[in-house]
Amino acid sequence: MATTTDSDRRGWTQNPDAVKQDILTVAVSEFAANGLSGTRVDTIASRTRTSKRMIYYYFGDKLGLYTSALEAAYLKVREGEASLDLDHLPPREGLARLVAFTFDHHRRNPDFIRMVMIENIHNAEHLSASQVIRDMNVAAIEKLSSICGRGQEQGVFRDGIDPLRLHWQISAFSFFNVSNRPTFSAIFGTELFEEQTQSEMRQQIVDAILAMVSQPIAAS
Amino acid sequence: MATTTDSDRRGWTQNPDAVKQDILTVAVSEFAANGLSGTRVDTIASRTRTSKRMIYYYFGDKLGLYTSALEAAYLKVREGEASLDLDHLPPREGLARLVAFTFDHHRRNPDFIRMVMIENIHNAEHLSASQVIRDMNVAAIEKLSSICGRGQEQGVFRDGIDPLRLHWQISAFSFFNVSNRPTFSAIFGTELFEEQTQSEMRQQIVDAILAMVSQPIAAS
DNA sequence: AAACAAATGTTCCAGTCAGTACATTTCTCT
DNA sequence: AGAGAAATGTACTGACTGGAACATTTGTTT
Repeated sequence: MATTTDSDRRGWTQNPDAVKQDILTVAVSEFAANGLSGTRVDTIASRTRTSKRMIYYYFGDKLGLYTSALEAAYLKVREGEASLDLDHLPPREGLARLVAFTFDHHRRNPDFIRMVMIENIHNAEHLSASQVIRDMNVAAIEKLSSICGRGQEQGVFRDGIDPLRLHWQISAFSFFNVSNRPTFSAIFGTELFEEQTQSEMRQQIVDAILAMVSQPIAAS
Repeated sequence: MATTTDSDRRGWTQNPDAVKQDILTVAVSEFAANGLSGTRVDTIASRTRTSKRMIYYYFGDKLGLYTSALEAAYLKVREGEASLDLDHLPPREGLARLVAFTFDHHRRNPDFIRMVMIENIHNAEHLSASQVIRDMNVAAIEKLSSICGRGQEQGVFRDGIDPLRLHWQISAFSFFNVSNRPTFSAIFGTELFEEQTQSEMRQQIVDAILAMVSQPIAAS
């Protein structure tokens, strides 16, 4: 009964969800690697256990697939963030933990970063169409807001911190570190991206962010 | 003698350099807008005062044109930076000026930013091939090195500052601010990018960078 | 002025690729 | 069991697009 010569084609079993997931996984990887117009539907299909036919069956057209891939990439990353529970930590440590985590998490998810880069090249027009993604992100900021609130209550953070700006700053470092690594290495060499250096930079960034939210030292 | 009906075609005057420049300007704009594979050579040609024929004549193929466009984009931006003379300022002010300038300069040159984003998507493989670009950038860091050196001599900066890391940090803020604006606005709205807010953020970044290079306050 | 080189105009093609047509198989419901 | 729906296989096409072929004009040099 297991005499399938080469591919398990005859008398196959259907599994629509697995097929969709298979396509999506490959799609994220391909779109992240080659961009929207650089990606070939045929290439995606060939890396799949299914066929081009099914891509069009489930996702309509290339853009539909791209949009779904974008959502899948966001979903995966935001899920990873959800595991982080900071409410039991004092504000400064919580924030430090969050920044360090974000830095590492971005490094671990280069495909996500690349999808966002590509979306930015396209002026976020596909992302704008996705309510799902907006919701996820707004939720992501609430974690930060909560820390800020507690920090201000306890007087360890200065007043007037805007969680959105803080998020922007944390993202700037963490994102740029991955997104611009190729050009940066090409120009200045790879030292900045060696494990040891990255680790130091992460600490530097944590410190910088903490300094920004701290009560200002009396000006000199 | 000026009876050209519609286009000045008959008895035209040659001007190779102008033609090349014309093509390059359009090419930067198109590649920045659409990426490498998203850009159509025919579209570039149509926006030019010349023809597709000349693109291939001068630049060989699409990749050759892209590489030249990339160099042109870098050249233009680095030229803009060259106008900045900071040697007559005390280190802290010089650095503050440099950071603020970089922030603004990136905002003024979105096409350059987009070209770099695109290069990063392509893992900087075309940039790596261009010695010209490497040279320009290494030169750009020397300005920063000089400020750091003076600051450390005078004791207003802490020891062990790495100009490259500093450059990385300044770039991270300034670059991200432009590169990720579309997705950021799409998700969180446009408040961060209004003139007033941008101005405040620039100041915040200047302060953050200055804090990073300053003599550490005795730890609490 | 003639001969050669540089620059440009016009037209077409061959490969690529998103998307479709048509046929078949598996699943579900009664 | 059988009928309708869902899922999948196979082969094809029409438009797009990078690039080339071929012809002509302008500039330069002696």
